[in-house]
Amino acid sequence: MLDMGFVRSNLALVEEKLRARGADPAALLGDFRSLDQRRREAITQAETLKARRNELSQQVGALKRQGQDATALMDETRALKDKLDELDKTAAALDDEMRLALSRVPNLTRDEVPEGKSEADNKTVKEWGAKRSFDFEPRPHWELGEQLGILDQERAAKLSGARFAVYYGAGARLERALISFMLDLHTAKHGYTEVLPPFMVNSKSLFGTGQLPKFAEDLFRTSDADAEAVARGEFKDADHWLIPTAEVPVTNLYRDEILDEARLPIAFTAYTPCFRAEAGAAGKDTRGIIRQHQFQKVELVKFVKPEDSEAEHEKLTRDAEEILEALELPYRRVLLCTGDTGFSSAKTYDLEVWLPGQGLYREISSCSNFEAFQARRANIRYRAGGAKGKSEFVHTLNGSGLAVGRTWLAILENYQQADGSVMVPEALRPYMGGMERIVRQP
RNA sequence: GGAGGGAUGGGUGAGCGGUUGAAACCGGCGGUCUUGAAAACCGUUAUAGCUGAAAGGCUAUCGGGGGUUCGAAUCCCUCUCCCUCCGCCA
Repeated sequence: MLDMGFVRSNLALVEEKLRARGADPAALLGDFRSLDQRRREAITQAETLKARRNELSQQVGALKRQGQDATALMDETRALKDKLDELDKTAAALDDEMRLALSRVPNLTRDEVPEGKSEADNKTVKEWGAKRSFDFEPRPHWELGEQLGILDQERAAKLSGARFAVYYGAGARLERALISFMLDLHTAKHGYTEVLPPFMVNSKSLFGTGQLPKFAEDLFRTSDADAEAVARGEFKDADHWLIPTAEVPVTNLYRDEILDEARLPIAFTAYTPCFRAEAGAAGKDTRGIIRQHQFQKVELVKFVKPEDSEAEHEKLTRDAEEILEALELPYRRVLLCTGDTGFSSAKTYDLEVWLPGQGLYREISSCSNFEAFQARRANIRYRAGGAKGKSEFVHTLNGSGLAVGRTWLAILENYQQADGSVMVPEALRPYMGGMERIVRQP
């Protein structure tokens, strides 16, 4: 969420930044100036009357203590009541309207983010690794997986419908090995603390990271979650939604807390399954396991001081890249343009892995700096310089380190052999019980 | 699921419906003293909104929401969470 005072005094800049995203400032902010003014007027009116009421009530108390008659004052105060109720209601309604409007406004992108409309305008800032050359036609992972007997999409569809997968034998083991490998590297080498959060969260948490209220249709919810209430801006602390990413529970760990400056930066890594409705993606990526309703991911989350967030963003992105490098998977780093940057993010790098079976790069990690956008929504602050310092919003960051399912399929496509077997990357062999090659399962 | 108890500032913890935004203690910060430190003593120490050039003023906040009342941390209803006991259970 943007700061109301900031929007008020930088309206032109905010509108320009929203246009750069391809958003319509008028639709998002409406008549911000008018709403802002009406809100403040209503608050001032209501509060003036409240001050009068409080003053009279105190006088009533003083008279009563002296044993004198106070009915005249009591009548006067009672007469204020209807007017006060009305003013209070108006003020509260306008305040709610303002908050809901602001909660639907995306973050402002940083100045170095290239302007553009779609992923076509993203900027490749780095390429790593040599693409393997094959003396045969490399095949896509869905063919390799099915023929090796480690991937079963047909039975998954029977169990759960489209966009689910069943893994067997070395395939299941490979997924588990990747999770352990990633967590071990991030904790031992990059200094992250492993955390295992709940896989269901309440709507308040989803508001905190920015998925609600705007993106409810992308989420799976349970029977106690009320989508209509959420649309009205009511967020409960006792309903249940499936997490679309570990970013949600992990970032919300410190919701409504004030952190000690000395504790920053805080770095967490978490393995969780992720659940996404993929509502707007009908018919997209239907082959293979690129786009699933459930996939596994190892996530990186950081809480940092504002002045450190840019450097921490670079570091976090490097931490994700090192997984790809350790697995010797060619990739490129892409700086997302304004139009492709996510709702809550000020700046995002995507890491795209090379998939020779399909002859294209695919996103395998997305590393974002949210600056204070999430911290303001989730009320995550830190206090600088002991008790004297004023509390300030932290900056939050996160990135995939990595999407496990996509790493799995990248290994199949990059390490495939002419006979359809798949070599196990060296770094992964200890996690696979020493297995060097995945061959057809019985 | 049943019965009971609880939720107060950074922490512990008081609080007859009426100068209680809130005692006291701890912690933090500033100071006195000291060569320095400790101790002792003194002072200070919440958040947000509205208003104001500023100083300041006003409003709200004692888990969330609603109600009673001239007036609510205090009374009533409701929700959430925590604790104890019982039941069920991986």
